[in-house]
Amino acid sequence: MKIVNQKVTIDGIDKKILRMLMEDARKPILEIARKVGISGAAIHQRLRKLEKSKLIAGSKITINPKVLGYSTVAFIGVFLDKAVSNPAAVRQLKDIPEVIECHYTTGNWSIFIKILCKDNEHLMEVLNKDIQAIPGVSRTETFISLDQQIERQLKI
Amino acid sequence: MKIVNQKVTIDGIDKKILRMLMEDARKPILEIARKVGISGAAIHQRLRKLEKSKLIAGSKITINPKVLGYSTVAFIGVFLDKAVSNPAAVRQLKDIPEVIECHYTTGNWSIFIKILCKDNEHLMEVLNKDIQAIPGVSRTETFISLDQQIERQLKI
DNA sequence: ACTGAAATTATATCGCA
DNA sequence: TGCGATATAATTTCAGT
Repeated sequence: MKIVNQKVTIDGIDKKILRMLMEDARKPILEIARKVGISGAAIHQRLRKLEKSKLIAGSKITINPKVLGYSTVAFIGVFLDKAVSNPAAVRQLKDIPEVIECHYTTGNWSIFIKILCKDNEHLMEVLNKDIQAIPGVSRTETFISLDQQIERQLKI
Repeated sequence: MKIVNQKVTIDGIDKKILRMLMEDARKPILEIARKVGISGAAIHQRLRKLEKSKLIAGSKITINPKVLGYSTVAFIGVFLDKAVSNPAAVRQLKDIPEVIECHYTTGNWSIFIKILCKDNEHLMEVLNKDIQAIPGVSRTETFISLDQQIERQLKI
């Protein structure tokens, strides 16, 4: 991962623009312009600056997985044998579509992952068939998310 | 949290539309139309259907926190005293801007949170000053993310 | 469900304050 | 940085298949 080390200064107007687009990435520039009280051209200019600085990394629509029957989120701490290279394990994890996050972490686990499944049965299948099948995975510890109460980005 | 129990069927064209917008929420409808080979009006119609079904929950720009000096992500398992109501603790957590996710989970911890800080010093401050100050928090277990290898949404 | 056409809005890029 | 003006492009709606 590249280290970002740019000096970026954002003012109150930038913050307002960012906050609006963090709520709705498709909000028209002109609507933002009306709300913050400068011209569309100026908003456009600032957005280009924010993109160039990489503070704005991109945009995505948010999918509600429950609508497609995916309602089980779980966190899994993965113990890896010392002999196994972590990157090799990560490569295998990338091939499991249910794995939606993967971190190297401090502490007992080598790798910490978040997975999204239809239900508990599906979760068990992924755990037993896919995760445990990865060479070097000795043990896992699973925590099911019963309910997510907070979900947000950096406070701008 | 409301239970979503709608019968939603999406076809290959819907999938293509969704995949494109999951990569770039601002991709013009007409560009999508050209890529999938149907008219802009038809894409528009499908998008309205997908929004109405709540499969598309919204959109956001993605902020790169590192650009603003936030480079430490940590996961924290929180032990709560039995006497304390979890929702009360969550209410307090909502007031800590560094807390970007919060889940009720099975297992040892009552609550599991993800936090975003500038550095380890900042993390320690949030842990000691903010999290530990919440009534009922008896103990925490912290795992720092050394590097995130996977970050994605449901595979459509 | 999709289309093309038309009306309305938005985006992007100027040169200038 | 910001502005207004302008050209290009996108969105949205609708009647018709």
